[in-house]
Amino acid sequence: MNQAKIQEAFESFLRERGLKLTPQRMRIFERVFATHEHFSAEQLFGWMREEPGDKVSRATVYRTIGLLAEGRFLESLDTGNGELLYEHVLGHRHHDHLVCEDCGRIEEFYDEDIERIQTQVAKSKGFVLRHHSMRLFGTCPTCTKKRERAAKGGAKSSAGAGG
Amino acid sequence: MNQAKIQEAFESFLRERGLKLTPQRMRIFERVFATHEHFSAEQLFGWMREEPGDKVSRATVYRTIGLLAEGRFLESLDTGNGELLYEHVLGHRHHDHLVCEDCGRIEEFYDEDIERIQTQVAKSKGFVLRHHSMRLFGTCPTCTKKRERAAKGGAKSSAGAGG
DNA sequence: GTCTATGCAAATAGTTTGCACTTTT
DNA sequence: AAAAGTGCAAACTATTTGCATAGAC
Repeated sequence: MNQAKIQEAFESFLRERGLKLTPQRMRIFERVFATHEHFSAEQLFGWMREEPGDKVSRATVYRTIGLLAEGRFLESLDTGNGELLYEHVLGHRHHDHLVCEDCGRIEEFYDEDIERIQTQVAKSKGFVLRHHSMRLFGTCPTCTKKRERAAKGGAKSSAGAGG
Repeated sequence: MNQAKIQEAFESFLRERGLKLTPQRMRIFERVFATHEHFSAEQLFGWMREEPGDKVSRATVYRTIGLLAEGRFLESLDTGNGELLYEHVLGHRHHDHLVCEDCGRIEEFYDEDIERIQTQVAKSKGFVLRHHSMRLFGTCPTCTKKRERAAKGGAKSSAGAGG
């Protein structure tokens, strides 16, 4: 699905609900779909200030994010730090996240077996499963190497190797 | 593991770190382990005000929760609403959560296969897995029935069946 | 007696809201 | 012209922090 198609979907969404197609909404929408990263509301607001285009206030950023989430154009994921991160949905297959606790790097993954078992588990408890949020926390390859090096290097000197 | 044993564990934890065994900490600790529900910091603070015992301030509630989480006596789970919920850990095997989006009911579950696959997935990405958070969202049996009843009852009127 | 914990209230971070004005439809 | 959207700043919610005093060790 390309940018144009996605944009149409957004426009339909707005029309269906009697909402207006403002430059701010379009700009936010485009920016969100131009990113393949996870971002926070504050980050998105930062882009709006720094990058050229119509002015967009913080309030509008938040309001539009809410709108996009409602329309399932955006999905939110909890960092657990009181800040929500978002990522766009269309053109993205459902996936879950693997988070490095050392550097914050986020990898996406999808596992059919887990998805299937989740549905079974829900059913076994009598629940109708609608969606889920799964995050695995650990240490990424790069940081694992760093840790190993630190453990070796730091072993003989008393000063920490950290920075 | 009973209350006395758990309390000892907490006391050891404090001693090891040179922390003091205050009435506030004991009261909070006891209260946390007396609950088998998930609770928020604000809720816990509410209990401290309402129930008899030494006075505990909001700040101390937050500070102690932080301490308990650090010592892995408490585990936090994100509601995604900017509020963290907690639950005590000792005497609880690790588990994940199934949340009813209609009534807020939370069920716990544990699935060995999912746990195993999660480790595999992390490994396949080169990550060392340390812990995870998984929540399944859906509709519980009671609310599913309610929805079905509502759908039938509302079927002949022009109003939508909602959803 | 020392060093940490507590309580308070002010500070912070992220997000939401009321209101006057602007824009889309 | 009507209805909705925007920007601004103040309000709110959850949580953290500085500081003087109280309490555990």
